[in-house]
Amino acid sequence: MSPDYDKEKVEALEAELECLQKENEALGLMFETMSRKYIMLHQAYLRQKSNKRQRLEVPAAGGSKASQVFVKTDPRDQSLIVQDGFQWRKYGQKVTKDNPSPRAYFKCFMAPGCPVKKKVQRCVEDKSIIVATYEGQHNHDVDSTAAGKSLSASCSSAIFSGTRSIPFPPLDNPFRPTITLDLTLSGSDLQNHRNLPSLMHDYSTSNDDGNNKKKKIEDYVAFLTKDPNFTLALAAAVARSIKTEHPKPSPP
DNA sequence: CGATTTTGACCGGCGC
DNA sequence: GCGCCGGTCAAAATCG
Repeated sequence: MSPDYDKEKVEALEAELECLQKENEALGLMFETMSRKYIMLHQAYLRQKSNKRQRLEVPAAGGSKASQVFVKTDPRDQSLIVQDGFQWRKYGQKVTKDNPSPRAYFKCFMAPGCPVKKKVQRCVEDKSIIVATYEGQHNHDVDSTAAGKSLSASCSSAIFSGTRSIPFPPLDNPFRPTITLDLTLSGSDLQNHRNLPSLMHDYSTSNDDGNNKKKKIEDYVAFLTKDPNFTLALAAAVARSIKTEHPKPSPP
């Protein structure tokens, strides 16, 4: 072990450390932005829920359920396409009063008679976020190849499911939707992602006001993990990825 | 030329 | 009862 070798090694490690710190800082900022957006959307959702149509909260016979999925997209992309593994046919578009962005109406036509509909509209607060509202239950299985493609080819990522109730019970239900719970944030390199707690620890200790930020992040994580809908969506996403890795052979 | 999307018209529910 | 608004229909337009 020569001193030169050690020095070189130390320099390399320092460079790597600096690189990681910058990366952590950027990811931390993105995480904070995302958490703000989530809180904003959650509050808007709660406001709407409490202000409008309270009588509709009485569940219909058979339980008509709706779930919302928030999808982060490229703001330049004006299309209202949410790749979720199902085939949808657009049957209408409307501009609603509370949102200048048009709302598109889709029906599932993967199977004849499938009653599922979805409404897709850009978030009024952040036009890079698409809100997809699903209604009904599919009477057929999801097209796993399309779902797989949608995960790899789409530049969008569903950041969370703001569900009042998820119409497709996760894991054991073959009719569940492809709710992609992607907390990695669009545009970031998958290879660069370490596990979140250590990432947050590095980030929080590398800043002067680290304690404050750390507390914010911990609060947010606690908030998310307490939300049963988040847990359900997370479980669905994990199940989805397992299914994609080990696809069951399709019948001839 | 068939499939799909667009878009204006129509319908029904809800609040005033 | 009337008007507003969201959701759906269906003819026209567009696409492959």
